[in-house]
Amino acid sequence: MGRAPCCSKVGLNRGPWSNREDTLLTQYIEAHGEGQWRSLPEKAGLLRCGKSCRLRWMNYLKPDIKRGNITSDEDDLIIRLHSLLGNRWSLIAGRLPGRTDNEIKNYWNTNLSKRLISEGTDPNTHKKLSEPIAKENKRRENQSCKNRNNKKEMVKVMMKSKTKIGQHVEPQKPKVHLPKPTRITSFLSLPRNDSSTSSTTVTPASSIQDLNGGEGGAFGVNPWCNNGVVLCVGDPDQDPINSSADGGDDHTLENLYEEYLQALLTDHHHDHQNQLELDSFADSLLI
DNA sequence: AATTCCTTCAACCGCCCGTTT
DNA sequence: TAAACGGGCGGTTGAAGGAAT
Repeated sequence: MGRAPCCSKVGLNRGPWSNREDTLLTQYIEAHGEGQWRSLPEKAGLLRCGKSCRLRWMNYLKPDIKRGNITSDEDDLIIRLHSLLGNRWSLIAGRLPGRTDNEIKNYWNTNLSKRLISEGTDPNTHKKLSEPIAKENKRRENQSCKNRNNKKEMVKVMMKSKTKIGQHVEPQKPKVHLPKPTRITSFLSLPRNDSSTSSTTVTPASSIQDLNGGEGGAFGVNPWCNNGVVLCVGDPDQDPINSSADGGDDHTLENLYEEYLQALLTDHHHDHQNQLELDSFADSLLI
């Protein structure tokens, strides 16, 4: 089945938004609310594609959006979430109030991934780079520190080592079963865990949305689950990630994070049977 | 001062999924 | 049941601006 483009794109504006366009869009949404993106441009008097309007609103005009000045706490949280969720930027952004998926994605690509590499960590797997590569990075890093193009050189080193990662480290990558991507809306039907795990607790979608301040920031999957054991319940006080982000009990996050990683590592070393169970668990998150 | 190179990030694109008809 | 619609997501692009030469 084919799918018609979201708009004809003929005679529509593209590229950077003007102040006037921003004003029109903001005024319209303030008056009529979000949604109906396809018909919004015409009603608002904009010569823009509906998707473009949505993107502009979500990533830039929305009143509660924080811009820039990502704190070291947020850095840390992004890295941890990325290690659990991978490139699911919308899910990660959902745990960082006021941050957008686009901003986090850009920030990751331009800053954090490079930083991890410079620290000898593979940004894709979040595991230590193999010895030769780490050494090579270190050597080049030291070299580059000697000249005045420090920053520039470092990035070059990082980019080079990134290639090497793909070539040489990838095969050693342990199989970690992160939940597969799924839509936020499907979260409502997520609670379909294996009945054999009687201790299983399920976080209702509404609770998770509440944890995110009620703003489209729910996990589409619950990253605190492993093998049917849910590490997070629908109690905001128990939310390990938010409690950390808000300067709460960081030890809770640490503990749960460690527990989660430990569970993954343990499963990795288990036999084929456990592997299958893990697979089926991951699949169950999709339905 | 002019040119080249590099980095950043807003915006676009294609695809996917859930809902509606 | 199939088709169409609406919305959302992640990957990619390219213009702008800053740094280096």
